[in-house]
Order: sequence, then C-alpha cells, then structure tokens
Amino acid sequence: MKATVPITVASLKVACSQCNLVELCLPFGMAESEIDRLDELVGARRKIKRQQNLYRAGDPFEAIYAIRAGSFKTDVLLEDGREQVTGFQMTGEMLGLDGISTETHSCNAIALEDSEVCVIAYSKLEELSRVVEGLQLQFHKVMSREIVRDHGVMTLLGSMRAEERLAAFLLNMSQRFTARGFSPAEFHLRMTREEIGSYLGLKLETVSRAFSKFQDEGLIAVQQKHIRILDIIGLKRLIQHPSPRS
Amino acid sequence: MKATVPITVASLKVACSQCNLVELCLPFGMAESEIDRLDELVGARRKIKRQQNLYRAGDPFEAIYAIRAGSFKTDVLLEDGREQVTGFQMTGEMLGLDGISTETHSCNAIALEDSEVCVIAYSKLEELSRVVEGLQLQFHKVMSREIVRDHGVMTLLGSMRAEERLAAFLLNMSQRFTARGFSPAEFHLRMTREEIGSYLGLKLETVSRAFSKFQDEGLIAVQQKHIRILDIIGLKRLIQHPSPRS
DNA sequence: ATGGACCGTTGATCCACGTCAACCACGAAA
DNA sequence: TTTCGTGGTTGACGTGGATCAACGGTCCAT
Repeated sequence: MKATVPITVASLKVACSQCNLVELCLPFGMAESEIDRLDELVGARRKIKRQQNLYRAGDPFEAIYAIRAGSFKTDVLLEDGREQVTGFQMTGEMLGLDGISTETHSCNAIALEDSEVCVIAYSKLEELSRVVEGLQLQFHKVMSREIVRDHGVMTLLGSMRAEERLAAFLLNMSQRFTARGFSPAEFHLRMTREEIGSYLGLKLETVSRAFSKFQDEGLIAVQQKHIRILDIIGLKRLIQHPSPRS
Repeated sequence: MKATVPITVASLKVACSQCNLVELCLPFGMAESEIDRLDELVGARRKIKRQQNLYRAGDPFEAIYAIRAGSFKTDVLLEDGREQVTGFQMTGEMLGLDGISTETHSCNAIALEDSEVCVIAYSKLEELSRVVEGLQLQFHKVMSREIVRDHGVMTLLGSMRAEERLAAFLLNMSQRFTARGFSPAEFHLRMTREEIGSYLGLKLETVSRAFSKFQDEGLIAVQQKHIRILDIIGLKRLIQHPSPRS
C-alpha cells in the first residue's frame, strides 16, 4: 500500500473533486455538481506517524476522518488491560463515527504506518448534509455499512473456527486491496500477528500456525507480512465448508 | 417485559409527542417543538406476532422501525446454515439500520413475542431531518450508538470467556430493563438458551451450565427464563477480574 | 558489524468449551 | 387427564486453541 500521491500544489489544495479516492470515500455516488460543494467540508489534512493515535477513547468528538493515505487500526482497551482490535481501515474509509453517539470517542484509532487523513468537522457535515441531499444519503450509507461490517465480524467471532476466520480475513483484505487498484493476490499486511489475532479473537500463535498450515496446503505463500494468495477458490471453500461447529 | 400500553383511541393515533417511550426512542433529546413535527414521520404501526419476521435479509429497504411494544432478535444466516444472532432489541430501540447501505436488508428481524413497531419511511426521515436539526442529530446518534454497541459485542466475543460473556449479558439486560422502568434485579428473558448462546458465541449447553454455576454461587436465581439477580456486585466483579485469557 | 528489541515460528502440554447423549420440565393439543 | 414437542439441565468425553517456552529472523541505533 504505497498509495501516496505526488505532492504538488494542486494536491495540497484540499478538494474532494480532485481526489483520486472519490469512488471509495464519502463522495461515492454523489453527482459531480454535489461533489464540488464538498470542497468546503474538508477543513484540513492531518498527518499521523506510524504508531501514533489519531484519537483516543475519551477524547471529545469534533470531527470524523477520511483516510487519504496509509492505514489504521481501531481498538478498545478493557479495564484489565485486554485489547480488542475492532477494525482495520484503509484509504477512503472513514474513522471516528463511534464518537457521534456520546460526543466522546469510544475507541482508539492508531496509524499502522505513516498516514494522512482529511479532517471533516462534524458540525459542518451536519450543516452541509442538510442542503446537499446526496451527501446526507452517502453519510448514512457509510454509517450503515459500518454496522453491516460489524455484524460480519460478529458472525466471524461467534460462529467460525480459527482457520475459517483467517481465511475470511485474507479474502476481505484481498477484496479491499483490489478495490484500491492493487493486486488481489499479493499484498503487504501492515499489522502484526498479534493485532490480527486480537481482531479475530485468537492468540498470535494460533494465527501464525494457521498461516503456516495454509502455506503447507498451497493456499498461500507467506513471508512475514508479505502474502501471496495462490488458491483463492480453496480459501473460499474453507469458509463455506465448515469444519463442524455451531 | 409486559410493557403493553392500553389500547385507547389516543394511543392509536400515532404521535411521538404522546408516546411514553420518548426518552428511549428516536426523539430522545429533541426539543418539544421539534418532537411535534415528528408526528408526520410515523406512517403507521405494524403488529408482528411471535416468531414472525419484521423483515428478512434480502428484502428491499424502505423503512426503519421503532419498537413500540415487545422485543426482537436480529440474526444473520450463513450459507451453511449456521446462525449468528447479532442483537436483541427492546422497546424504544430501532431496527432496520442495516438496510440503508445497500438498500437491501442484510439480516433478519424476528419478534421474540407479539410485538408492535412504528414504521418510519426512510425517505420521509431523510426529508424531515433536513429541516429538523434535532432529528438529524438524534438519528446520527442512534446509528453511532449501534456501532459502539457492536464494538462492545466484538470485545465480548473476541476477548471474554464463557462466564464473563454471560455475566456481561445479564448486566446489560438488567440495565436495559431498568431504563424501561422495570426491576433491575428481576426479569423475564424472552429468548431461548440457544439464542443467547448464538449471540454470545457459545453452545446452549455452555450457557445452561454457566447459569447453573451462577446459581450455585448465589449470584442469581434462575427458573427457566425468569432471572433474579442476587449479587450484582459479584457479577460485575466477574467481568473485571478476568480468569486469565487474551 | 554488532547488540538489542520486536516479531514470527514451532513444539509440548493443558483446559475450556464443544459434542454426544440421557433425562426432565413445562405448555399446548387432544 | 395423557401425550407430545420444545426447551432446559446435566454428565462423560473429546478437541481446538490457549498457554508456556525456546528459538530464529529482521530492523534499528550505535
């Protein structure tokens, strides 16, 4: 994921209409005339270095963020120190929606690599989406999509076994890389085995073993964080044909 | 949960401003003058008998629903027949938000008892929330709250053990009954052990054993679906002091 | 290059929960 | 009343993944 854009004066001038992520991001599906009106929406860009927080649980909620470059994880810390990764986000995806309900962020957003986000003041978003119908609809769709995604994760955590979970994870990553113009079969994971494990409700050793097993079976080739999918059909078969459970 | 309302002419006339669920439902937090304007929003009420679907995965999305009486579960069916319950909903809570993103419902909503919902045409909601600021904000908060809730479930499924999960579930139910004016300590579950298990990512036998264990330890008294919480502190301690994992 | 911090892999062992099976309790229908 | 079906409980046993532990690779900073 080296989707950085050459830094020119044009790209520094914040403008959704000029951004190459329109088909992935908030403006997706909006009319051109409507997208032009978004240019006042993105107040600024913000760079976040690897391992740094975009926001933390407890921070007052003021803005949502669209990922312009890089990638993030979101997680929740339990009182006793346990961590649950609730999602991995890539370019064009939105962060911060959790904060609307209580006007306080309820999770942490941490950059997995040096990244950049577009800052969208929530008050401005509300205001503008009262006038621009397409924006209102798109924003609602973005939130709804997040709910549907979460249900998918609940299904994964609640009813799949370790290898099915990892297969589902890899297929999901592949599909999202593809949507961003990268290879469906070869990509670089930005998160550690431990983070994958936390997301999938598994220990890092189990994740590692499942990677090795997939490799032995010729489904993928693993070299640290670099993944090559050799048999996508085989991976899909894994999640449809359950080894029995639930 | 016998929260049925006497059927009078007044209650049949659909009116959020007259509804005793305002503090739980969509209008929560809106100004009185704003709430009056909602009366055009709720087109109709709809009664759903126990075990019947309010909507099914794949149905075209047209409306969201506010539960006026009764309770529901939502679930997702995997190709291979496995079921994952994604939530239990009580009076004042909203159903159908999953449908916005693809204009098609992505889960099933099934009544756990004879129930009644207010039907809110989505097109009308969009229209009205462009004019009534409080409605826009409230609707966004409702969606955001759902996202936060889902993160909570992911945490539960991803990093808690069986007894912690059940304790968290009971405390959550207690808290929601309390918010509805029922006893915090004594309530009637409307779902089966199997549905609880599906929601918590456990088998029904495990749920049953955990109930029995809690009873042996004097934390609760169980009689089928009737639950009495005897030691709420003890239950809370269970989820804070983890038996080690993750 | 060299030491050290991470990160990942792999093996041996353990145990929480799933599986299988028998039985019981309750409510609805006959 | 009896019967039947569904839902709940409990026991015996098996296993998937956690735990504990050792070791190897990679990337820094020096």
